[in-house]
Amino acid sequence: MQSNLPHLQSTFTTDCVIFGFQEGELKVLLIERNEYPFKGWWALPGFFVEQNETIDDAVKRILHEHTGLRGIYMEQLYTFGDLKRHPQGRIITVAYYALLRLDDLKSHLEPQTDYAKQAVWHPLNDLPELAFDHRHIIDKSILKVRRKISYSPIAFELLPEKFTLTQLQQLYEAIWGRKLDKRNFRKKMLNYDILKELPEFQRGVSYRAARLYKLDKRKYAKVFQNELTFAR
Amino acid sequence: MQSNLPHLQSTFTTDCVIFGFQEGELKVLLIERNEYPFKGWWALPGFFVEQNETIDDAVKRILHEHTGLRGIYMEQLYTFGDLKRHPQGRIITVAYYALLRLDDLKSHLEPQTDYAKQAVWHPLNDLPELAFDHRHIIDKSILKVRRKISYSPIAFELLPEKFTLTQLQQLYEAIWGRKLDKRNFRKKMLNYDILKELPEFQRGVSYRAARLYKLDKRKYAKVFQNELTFAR
DNA sequence: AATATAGTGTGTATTTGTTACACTATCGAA
DNA sequence: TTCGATAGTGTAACAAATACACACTATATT
Repeated sequence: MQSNLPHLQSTFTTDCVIFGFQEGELKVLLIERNEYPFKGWWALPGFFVEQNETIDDAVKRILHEHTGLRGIYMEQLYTFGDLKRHPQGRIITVAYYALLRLDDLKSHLEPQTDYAKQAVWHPLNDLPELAFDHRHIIDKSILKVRRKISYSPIAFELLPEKFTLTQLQQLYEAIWGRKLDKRNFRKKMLNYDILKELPEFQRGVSYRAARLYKLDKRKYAKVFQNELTFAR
Repeated sequence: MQSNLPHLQSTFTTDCVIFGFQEGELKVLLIERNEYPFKGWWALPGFFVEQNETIDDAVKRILHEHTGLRGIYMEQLYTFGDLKRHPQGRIITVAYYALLRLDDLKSHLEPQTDYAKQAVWHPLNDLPELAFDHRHIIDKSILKVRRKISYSPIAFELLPEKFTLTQLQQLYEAIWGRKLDKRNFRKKMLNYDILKELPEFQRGVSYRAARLYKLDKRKYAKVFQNELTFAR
């Protein structure tokens, strides 16, 4: 980290905690910074917000630059404005989190910006030291997601279109950090009546293949509107 | 509203939705603006964040300037950054909400800043037309408060130190906008075991005086930490 | 003094949700 | 065919939330 950096005029950035779910654990997409300050450090994808774009648009742009994807579920998390959070002056950042359907194709992403050397998925439970206050931002975002999946079916944003109940349960277990009872979990989820049972099963597994389900979007929308207490 | 205002460079403000509870209804503190744009309109208390203060400090300062009070409960709500939300250019605002113990002394506040002609409590259910996107900000904050009192005992921030169970119930009813069953409400609240029954009763009422309670801060802290599901 | 009003204060039955818990079925690989 | 691994299923006990009716107290009005 350098010390004699230019002092920037008051301005603001956005940073995004991108969550993915793979191999039964939650992952966060981090970039290796290619610019000072914190060159070579791991950090959240983020950048300055342009004059003529909304914050939401800036986040969408940054998500696209780092994942090549559009239409990702995202939500504003919190705005951080400590005086010392950025060595080049008071830079406020509006943090977002995003939930991404991870499959094998998206495991290795090539950032489309020179600002990042590489983008790598890191297990949430084993993160490297991070630039700025990014560790703090991640901690806050996992708390928010943990609460939000209790009253809103956002968890499905992290799963492939067709999924097994075991995958769904593992996802809740990963987000909440505790084991759930299989029978009770299934009973409750099926009772919400927002899943559609498919006439298909897992393939290529060396054990009894599990049935696949997908979200019933009509009923999902209804549950989502009411924002009822959804799971606990 | 004027049209040829100077174009401001990118900068940001903070606006605060200050809730109070009086006569069984929720109120919001609005100021009458004394400056362009929107001179003479009702608006949320708010101002530019200075270079050398955190956002939290700016909100505390603005709260003090408009209420003369310090130590008010407040929390960040959301950051609004639409391109057209301010006629003088792209100004991002970090919105907060605050919960204030209202008593007769605080019913009439004298703002300590020329920027506001007066500060007046308005019933949430009967608001005037507001400047900027402030109506939108209020709508969003009431949704947040409505959800938050379900898992956190923030409601007590709006009550005097000693209160009756009926006052507490009226507050929940005002925030949720629906009637609750008296017996069930009392049973549930007392079961949380965070209230201390006082050997005192209401005075000066023309009906049977109700018992006064206050928060048991030790137990309150415990409940608050766990952020359990608190009421529904 | 009688009456109306408004708020306090208590108990019980019903429904709903939560938890605890163990075995059989199926598939692929060896 | 056997083994290892995971899928899939039901019931009972308990806790929590809800619905519901009536008696008591204090004051104001007539």
